[in-house]
Amino acid sequence: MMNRSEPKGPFPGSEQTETEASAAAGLNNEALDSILLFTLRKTQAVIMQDFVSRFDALDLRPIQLGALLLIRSNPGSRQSDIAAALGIQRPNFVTMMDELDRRGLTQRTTSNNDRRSYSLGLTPQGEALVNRALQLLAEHEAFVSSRLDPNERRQLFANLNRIESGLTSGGR
Amino acid sequence: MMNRSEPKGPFPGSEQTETEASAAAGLNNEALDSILLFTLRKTQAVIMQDFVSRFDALDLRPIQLGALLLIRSNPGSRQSDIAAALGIQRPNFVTMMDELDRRGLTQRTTSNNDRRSYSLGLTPQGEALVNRALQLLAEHEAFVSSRLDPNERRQLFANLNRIESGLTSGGR
DNA sequence: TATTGTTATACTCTATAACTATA
DNA sequence: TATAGTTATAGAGTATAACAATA
Repeated sequence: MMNRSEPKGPFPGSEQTETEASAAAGLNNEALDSILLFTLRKTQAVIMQDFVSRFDALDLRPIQLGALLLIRSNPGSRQSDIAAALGIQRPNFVTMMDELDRRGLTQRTTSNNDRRSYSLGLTPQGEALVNRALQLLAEHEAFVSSRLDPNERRQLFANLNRIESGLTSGGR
Repeated sequence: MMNRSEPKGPFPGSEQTETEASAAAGLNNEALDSILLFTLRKTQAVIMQDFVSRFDALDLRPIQLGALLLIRSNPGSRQSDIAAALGIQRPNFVTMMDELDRRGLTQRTTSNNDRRSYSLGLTPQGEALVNRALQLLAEHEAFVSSRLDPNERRQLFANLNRIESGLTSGGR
């Protein structure tokens, strides 16, 4: 098993795999490659690229698909709840819902209990689109993870979730 | 060793740790939590929050610090090279350099070989700022990684780099 | 009083086309 | 012709304040 060297950067864990971008111009990237935020940025960028190119056909951006999936799994939720779960501001989610509504993918029905809020749901067309999206999503996810074995993939999710829950609960 | 359950989501690796955001409103997040892009988004968001609050004192955003670090490690580089290494467009990097210059942190000296391009460098004030920043950065990185042992941290970087280099070289 | 959805708005980030000066 | 830096610009993404309706 090659390609797994010892850490060299200022912080432990920065295997100097020589990132593509850095290798390109032959720049020394140690300082950045040992910082999680920068490494996440780069990884996210390439994943995003694959996502966007795959979902171009369905005219769905990541956050839109995220909303549709959340609404599907949580029918009857309020806009505030979905927005919070997506990590976006309520005002910005309104605009998004306007468009999903306009495209006939979602429904806002006024709640019976609390007439201030909506009960969100997918229309049949929304369901149909999500079903097509799930196929694409599986392909995307498989492609993105193709260099990881199942165990490595599990490790990756576990480590990311550990960081996230640590910083969220802990505050600072 | 608790808190490490078996995968339940549609894709392997999605340990249902019940993310903070999802747990908040009690939403079912399986569909999103098993997608790397969404998990990366959330993790990056909390890390970014910590970064921004720490570097507020130095008035440095992540990308600005990234530029300063790259220039320091690669003095004499051209703007195009640094921009490419940062993963941002050349026009946008110009604006950034304008501000770093204005703040007296960087220098653009016209190259001798090729009079179209600049040789970038840090001013003494830039060096001083970066030195202070490195201290903060170490604290940030330690805090962010505090829930990971050195080996888990190494795994995390290795897995992220594997994905990135896989998608970059492979194309699609 | 507090909350839901909304409007307006502003600021950052990102991407592209087109110019200039050099090569 | 091609490249480095630049300008202008447009589109996303993100954040906040303030309002109406409802609780």
